[in-house]
Amino acid sequence: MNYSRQRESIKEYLMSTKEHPTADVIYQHVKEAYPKISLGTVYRNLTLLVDLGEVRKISTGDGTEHYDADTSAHSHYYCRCCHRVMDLEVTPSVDQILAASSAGLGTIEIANLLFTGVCQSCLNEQSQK
Amino acid sequence: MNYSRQRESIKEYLMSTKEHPTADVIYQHVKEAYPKISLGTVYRNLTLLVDLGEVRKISTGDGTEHYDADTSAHSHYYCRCCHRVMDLEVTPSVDQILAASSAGLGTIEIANLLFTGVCQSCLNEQSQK
DNA sequence: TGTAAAACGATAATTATTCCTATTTTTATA
DNA sequence: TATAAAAATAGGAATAATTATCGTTTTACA
Repeated sequence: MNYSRQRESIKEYLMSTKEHPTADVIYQHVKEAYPKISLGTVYRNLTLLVDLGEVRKISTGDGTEHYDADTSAHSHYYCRCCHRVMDLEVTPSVDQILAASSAGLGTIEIANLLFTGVCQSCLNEQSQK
Repeated sequence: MNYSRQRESIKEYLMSTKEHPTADVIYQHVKEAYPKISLGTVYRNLTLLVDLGEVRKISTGDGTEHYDADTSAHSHYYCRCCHRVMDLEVTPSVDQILAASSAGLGTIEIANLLFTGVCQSCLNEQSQK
């Protein structure tokens, strides 16, 4: 993989913000430094960075993906009203968090824990090759 | 809200499966009983059912939403290889689950806990009206 | 510096989802 | 049961997010 200033700029912007921006928001910002950058380049590099593990993709179900350069273990709170994604300290107990919805965050209507990986049956198929 | 056989059929199918199907998969199935049903009807009813809290929407980031009629507290495991979503017992400790990736599930590369609700600043704005 | 591989910009294409409208179904009630 | 208003539908057009294509530009390195 070769260096690219556009990719560097995307990463830099993502590391500088806590806003969990969408591809389009990232595009608008990076455009200030690279006015000719195309949205396709933003998408291509985001996919790359996610695959490299340098960026996390956050799927809220609001119709567009959010991105986060903070790859440390932490969770998120999504407001279905303003569509913002906020950071949460990782809290040990799911039940505790559910009970603690009065902690000043807002209401908690849905708590969803999603694990992503490669399942046993896919691992088996892959090892057969 | 009025009764509709199409909506009933969608709910029935969702309750009968543990596959966490996408709108299109649901459409293909319900079409067997209602050959003239349209995809728009499936989407409209899924949105309705989610808003009523009778169905959960699961966003995996694979480009399309998954749906689940099991609204009991539970988590999911998503295989980025076969794109299937599997049920997980709710486990009290996130760290425990992370450590337990050898439990026969497969690999766990990402664990993301997402809370959805209405945040404090949106609640404040709403109460001003 | 020259060249091959990688990345880019512009834009077309694709896919998931929502919107629109005339028609049909449902429900309440006479 | 007939009827009329409200709600839902089918079909298709429209939209929005994302991916693919392809000729041009950058990057790496001999």
